[in-house]
Amino acid sequence: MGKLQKSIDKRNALVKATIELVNNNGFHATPMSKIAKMADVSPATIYLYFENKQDLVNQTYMDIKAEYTNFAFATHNPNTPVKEGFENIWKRIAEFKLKDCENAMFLAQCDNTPMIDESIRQKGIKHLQPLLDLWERGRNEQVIKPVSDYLLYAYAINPLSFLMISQKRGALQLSKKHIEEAYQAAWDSIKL
Amino acid sequence: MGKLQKSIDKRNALVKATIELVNNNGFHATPMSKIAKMADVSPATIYLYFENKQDLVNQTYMDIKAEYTNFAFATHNPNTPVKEGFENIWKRIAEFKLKDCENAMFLAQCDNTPMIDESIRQKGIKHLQPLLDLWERGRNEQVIKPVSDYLLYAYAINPLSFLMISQKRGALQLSKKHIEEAYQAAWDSIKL
Amino acid sequence: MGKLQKSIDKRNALVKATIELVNNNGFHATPMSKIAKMADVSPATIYLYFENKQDLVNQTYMDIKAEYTNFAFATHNPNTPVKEGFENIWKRIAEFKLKDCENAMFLAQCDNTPMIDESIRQKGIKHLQPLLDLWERGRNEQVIKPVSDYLLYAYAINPLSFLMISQKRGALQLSKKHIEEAYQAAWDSIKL
Amino acid sequence: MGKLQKSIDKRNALVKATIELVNNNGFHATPMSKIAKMADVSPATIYLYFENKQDLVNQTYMDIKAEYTNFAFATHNPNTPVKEGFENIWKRIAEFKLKDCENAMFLAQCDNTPMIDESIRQKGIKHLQPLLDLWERGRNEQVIKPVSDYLLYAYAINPLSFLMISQKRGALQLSKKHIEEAYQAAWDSIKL
DNA sequence: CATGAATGAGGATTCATTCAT
DNA sequence: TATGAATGAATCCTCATTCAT
Repeated sequence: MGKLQKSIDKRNALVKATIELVNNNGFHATPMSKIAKMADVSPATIYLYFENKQDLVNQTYMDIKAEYTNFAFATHNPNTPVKEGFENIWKRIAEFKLKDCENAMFLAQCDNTPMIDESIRQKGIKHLQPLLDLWERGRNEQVIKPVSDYLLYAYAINPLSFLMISQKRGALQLSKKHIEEAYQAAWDSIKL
Repeated sequence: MGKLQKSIDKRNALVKATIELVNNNGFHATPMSKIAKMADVSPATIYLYFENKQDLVNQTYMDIKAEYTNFAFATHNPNTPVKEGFENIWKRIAEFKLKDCENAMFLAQCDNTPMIDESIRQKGIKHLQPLLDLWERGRNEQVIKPVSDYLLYAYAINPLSFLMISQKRGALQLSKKHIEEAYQAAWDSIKL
Repeated sequence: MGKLQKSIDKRNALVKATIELVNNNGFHATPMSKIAKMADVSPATIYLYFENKQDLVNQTYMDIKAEYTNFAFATHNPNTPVKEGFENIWKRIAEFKLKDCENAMFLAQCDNTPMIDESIRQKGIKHLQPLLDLWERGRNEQVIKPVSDYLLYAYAINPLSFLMISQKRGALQLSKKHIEEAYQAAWDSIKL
Repeated sequence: MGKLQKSIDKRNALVKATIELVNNNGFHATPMSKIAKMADVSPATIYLYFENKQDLVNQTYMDIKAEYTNFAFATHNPNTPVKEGFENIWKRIAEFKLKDCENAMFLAQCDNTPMIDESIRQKGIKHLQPLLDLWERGRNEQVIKPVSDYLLYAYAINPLSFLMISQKRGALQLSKKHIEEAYQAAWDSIKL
């Protein structure tokens, strides 16, 4: 099919470079020139693929967020029992966060700083719908505590970010056993 | 009376301005000039109180961290039963994070970005010792799960940051009842 | 034609502006912004050609030093008799210093202040080798006093800098006759 | 006689600090605050003794220039024969420049840069009158070449500055023998 | 006379973005 | 499409000088 107008490879290289550099230095301490250099393109080329720096980060965020939720729900079956469904999703998320650490770090940084546009963050939340649906079912079936999604997320999912960051900083090394313990804590905190 | 000494008021105003501006814009998007303006001093004056921008943020972090843990453990009695002791500390922390929201936001941003020097962060961790001691006791008494401090922190304490940020963003409003639910989730996740 | 390469013209304009401004105001009283303005480029452009201000001055020094010694030794023949060889070199140097006054002023300022890096100055000294070789031969042939190169330089060459500066300051106007007198003094001071 | 309004000690300490710092860093790289610190006074105190930075350096220059010429001519007798008189003055100057190196360095820096006001420099020249008188006599008695004072100074006196700076930079160590050689070169260059 | 605090003006440098090719 | 050069606008920080005490 001839030559693609724009090279998806270059776009990917730029997104990848952005993740790595922002992870290590933060958004504002990451110059476009460095991103370009790491992606092996000219600074001017970035503007062929992205409107500006903010757009580059926004898109990077959305890319990863999609990848994250895709992975999380890839094996999810809306018909399985709540507990089983939750364990499956939780472990997929854990796998993503701990194995695909760079990406997860980036999301964590985005979610805890005024780095990306609020509207973009809102969009990202929608991807979680399958999990919210599961919880709704769980509450109805009186398997899960009758509390808000925020609370469930705060206790069941968010702690993984903390563990992931701690591991990245070398504070601890998460073994299979730790993951199992973490899952237990997650489930204990939300189960009825 | 007072004008021959470096004014603690000015230092405090600078720290306060730093917190507010960094919360809203992030470290690198917060110019020294704006901090100065908000604190109602000349930019040059900042350098009488702090070595440079990094030092300003480091010191701000340590200030708040100390305030945070002081508040958290102010009413702590090392001899109370583990469950009671934990509930007390947890609720103090919750009170701090939700009432003293600006400060808590700042800490969250520091803890999730490469914003402050790692050595400073390390120092900040030490302040948590009373909580770690309590957990150690809880594990010995088989009241708390025999898992690492990181795991306990991730599930018992860290979710509060998520809830606090969500509230700050207007996503939810935490009532007394929510706090109680959150406490229950926290305790459920770590209790044996 | 040419706009895809860093322009040697711009570099030269920057070097030239540096010389003029530093001559008149000294290193630290010469802002980069003024250099840029005089060279008709943006301040940021300087940093495409030079690492920083110090590098700009260092390179300017080396440029001129090379030009200076190239000119001085351009007509030098290592086989001519010592006296004749010296007279030739001396007069070339005199010509350079008095006609190419701006450059010579710059060198003088560099050599009498802590303005350029010592390592750069050291490099500059090496260019004088042909003159030192001549003197070595002169000493061997007992035409020149058996004293150190420093002494010979101090008396035979350096006075030209003083005369050049004095002329630049308008204290005197050096005619052909003065040059001849100066040459005589130079030779008298070092000949055996 | 009671308390002097201003302490001459403080003024001297300031002048001394100025010399040392300007020698090592240059005029513009020497902040008033550092001068104050080295002189062990407050920055504000400098302004009790000097109008501003320029005035401080100007006065420092004049102080040293006076000290220099006082020393040079202290043992000078206008009636001694020219050659003897010159040797005496030359050796006093050499002694000053090589032993009182800091001061001489400062003068050299002033004389080769746009550091001090031209009017001040002019004043400093007048102090050399006894030497100029001696040369005038020497020319009349046909002991000294019939050339301008500038030329005589350039060859007879100025080389000492070069040697002094070279020694300060560690390039050479001037022994008694070197001084004698230098004197000989100086005399050879100007004698008839 | 002496000071430490305070500051406005200025300087080196960086960087997101544009433009000519 | 792709680029390297170019830049104006910012940003951190310094410093001569002043001022209240």
